[in-house]
Amino acid sequence: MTVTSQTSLDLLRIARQHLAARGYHGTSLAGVAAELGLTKQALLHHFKSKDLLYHAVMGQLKQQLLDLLFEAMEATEQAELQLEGFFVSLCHCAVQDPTVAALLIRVLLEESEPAAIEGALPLQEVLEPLVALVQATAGWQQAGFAAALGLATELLGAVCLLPASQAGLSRRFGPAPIDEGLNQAVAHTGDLVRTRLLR
Amino acid sequence: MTVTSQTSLDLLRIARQHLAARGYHGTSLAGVAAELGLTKQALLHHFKSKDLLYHAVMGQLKQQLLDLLFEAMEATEQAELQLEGFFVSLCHCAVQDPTVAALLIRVLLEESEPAAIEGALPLQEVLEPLVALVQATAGWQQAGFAAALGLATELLGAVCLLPASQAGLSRRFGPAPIDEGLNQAVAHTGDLVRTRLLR
DNA sequence: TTAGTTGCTTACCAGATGGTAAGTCGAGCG
DNA sequence: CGCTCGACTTACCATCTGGTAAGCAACTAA
Repeated sequence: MTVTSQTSLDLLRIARQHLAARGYHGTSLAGVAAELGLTKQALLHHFKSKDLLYHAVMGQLKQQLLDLLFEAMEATEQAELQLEGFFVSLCHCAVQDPTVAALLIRVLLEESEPAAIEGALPLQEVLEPLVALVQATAGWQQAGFAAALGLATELLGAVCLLPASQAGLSRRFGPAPIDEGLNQAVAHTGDLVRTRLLR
Repeated sequence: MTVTSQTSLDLLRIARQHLAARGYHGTSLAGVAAELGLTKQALLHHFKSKDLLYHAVMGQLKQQLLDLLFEAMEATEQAELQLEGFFVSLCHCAVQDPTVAALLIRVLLEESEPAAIEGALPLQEVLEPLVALVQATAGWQQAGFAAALGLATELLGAVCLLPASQAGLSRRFGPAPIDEGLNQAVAHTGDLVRTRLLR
């Protein structure tokens, strides 16, 4: 589903924020629509059901992540540097827009919530090449699929949890240390990836 | 709230599974009770409201994590080794019972969902000593609170995301690689913590 | 025997949720 | 002018939600 109208894009933006902050079950169509001064039925006019809205948000996120991944893969030829570039971009991206990190983590936690549309699970097209890229590095090509998946998940968790928890942690410790921590995270993500790629 | 009766403990166990798998909003009292062949009102008889049930689960998790933390702190005197011990125990624990990891991550993602009862936010009593412990290490005592919080979050994400996503990832890639990955994760968590503690 | 307590049930309710149906309003167009 | 079409609304509905009230059976204690 490709969306063009301005209202649809606005709805998609708000829906994304709600889904990231409160999850699928915590997000109500009326709540999303109300933020733009619209009724729930206006939303259903653009996206035929809650599930389709959810998958539209996930499709947007998938494209965003694939862009980061392919961009990183075009910048260099060495798999290690490609991975480093991807995670650094991801961290940078997640700091600017925490919904990226929150949605990514939430999708992984979700066990069977919204019906898997079109067969494939959300973000599957991101996870697969990412794991493949880990397996393409010198240190991990002998280690097997399971180890590569483990490392990919570990790095995603390490990079995404802080930005995803930004709002919650700010309530716990105040906004200042979180901002500072996020900036530092961007700066040392490269180190993190590099040291974990060595065996 | 301390729970003693067998039914209460059973309800708490199921509620924990549901909360970990589907989150606060995705968990219904009727669904939890039905899994024990009871009605929703039986659950409300033991836990007076959904919020109190939620906080009972969180209290249980808090105690579990504090036990791991204090146990690790008593085993040695060096902060670095204490942290390593804690995260290794946590990983071990999370592999055996994925709800630990899933609830931990979900609590961090939650922005304002269930009313913060008794003033304090859930797991605050775990996060604070954990960050303090990071600040007590040689490499991080000069780095400031924000950096320590960042590292703690990074390690929690790295260690917990894979176990927390166990069920979801099994649907994506089949159960075999996940089991294998979890076992490997337990084995190399010590390495992970050790390398990240160096500066 | 009776009173109280525990652990549950059925009955019920108000509010929110996702979704359907039908209609309004304005812009574009033959 | 009349027509369609997109964007949106009001009206409505079945279902599910958390929560209250009252009652019932079993056990315990005075």
